[in-house]
Amino acid sequence: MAEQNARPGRWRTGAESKQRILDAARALFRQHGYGGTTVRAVAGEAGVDPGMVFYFFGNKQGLFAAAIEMSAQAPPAIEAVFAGGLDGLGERIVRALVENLDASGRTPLAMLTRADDQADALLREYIDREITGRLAKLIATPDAAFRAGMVNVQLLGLTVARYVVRIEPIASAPVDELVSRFGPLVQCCLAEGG
Amino acid sequence: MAEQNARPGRWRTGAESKQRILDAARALFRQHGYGGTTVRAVAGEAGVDPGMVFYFFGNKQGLFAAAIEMSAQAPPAIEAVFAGGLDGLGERIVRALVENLDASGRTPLAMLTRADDQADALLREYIDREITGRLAKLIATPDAAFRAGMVNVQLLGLTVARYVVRIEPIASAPVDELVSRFGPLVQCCLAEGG
DNA sequence: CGGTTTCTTCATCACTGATGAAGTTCAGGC
DNA sequence: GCCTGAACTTCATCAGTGATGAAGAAACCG
Repeated sequence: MAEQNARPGRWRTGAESKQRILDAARALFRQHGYGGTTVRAVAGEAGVDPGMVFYFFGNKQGLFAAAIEMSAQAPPAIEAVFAGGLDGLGERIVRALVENLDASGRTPLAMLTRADDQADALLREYIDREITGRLAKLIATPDAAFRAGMVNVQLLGLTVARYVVRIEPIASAPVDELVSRFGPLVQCCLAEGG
Repeated sequence: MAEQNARPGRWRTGAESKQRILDAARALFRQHGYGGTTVRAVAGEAGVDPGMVFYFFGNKQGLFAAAIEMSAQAPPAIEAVFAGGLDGLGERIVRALVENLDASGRTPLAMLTRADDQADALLREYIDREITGRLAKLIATPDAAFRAGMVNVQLLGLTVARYVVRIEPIASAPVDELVSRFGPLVQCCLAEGG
């Protein structure tokens, strides 16, 4: 018999296992959502004992929170969108959102709307920090906060309709059509009317 | 000792138990969402054996679907909103949505965005039947379907932002402000620009 | 009355998230 | 070079979950 190779001990550096778990978690959460993903499945995919997931992340929530940590790749793209100033910002926001989400399947943003109360806090904080804050600075009117909120409604609605509930014809519309339709709408939230 | 009153048998008419279960389910689903509500909790709240829930509704999904059966009180209100014609329809839709949802806490519509893939199908079907269909009839332009989709995005975004993720200042804005802000936006989806 | 349907309970299943003990390896101090 | 404590890994185990199926008790029908 071959030696029993499933015995406890220190095999890899912790960071490596942690990374494997995170990768597996991201893939499974994206594919099956929060409720449809089991810690055991994540562990299996990562080639790791389920207990280890809890050792590193405490509980399923912690794993989820770590898996969707967005601060990594989002900021540069967001920065670029807002750098161009208020002119044509609506189109740029919509294009950035849709292209980014199209490219990565069901992304964190879409996944979050599927989680639970605690995940809401994360999403709320994220939106506040990355979107509302920057928008409020660009809009000069006294109702800047409300206008920023309206933009968030557009973005949230678009995301949920296209990626979560998949309402037609929004779900299968080409990017350009969404941009040309919703861009002006967002722009309108930013400046005109109201 | 009192006689053992927890023995099997036919005690109430089935309809009564079914109703108790449905009431309990609605309350708990609304309060804790889909994942946070257990069949056992529903059964306990209804004073009923967990097995009975499955006897009547097959599985948790079936219970959920039955609990959010919307066809009951929604149609009359919806009918009234659309009866007034295209003029000022935006404001009427927004007002109806927000007032209805404010009155009933987290309603089915808000709960649905928290469920899972199968619940998506219900929501999609509901929106298609109750909203998109009627809208498409009122809008005369060839892009009626897309415009209806845009309205759905508004409604969905508003619902998620105010009731699910609770983004400020949308979450605590008074009804009238939402109506005066989003009404024209919806109206714009219906007719102008694009 | 007997037989059937309808409602109800219970025992039980596989599986889930989670905990804690014990074992194994490694890095640093002596 | 060994020792020690920390980091990492496995395992046994727990309560609770959704779900199934058998069997019992009332109600209904003939």
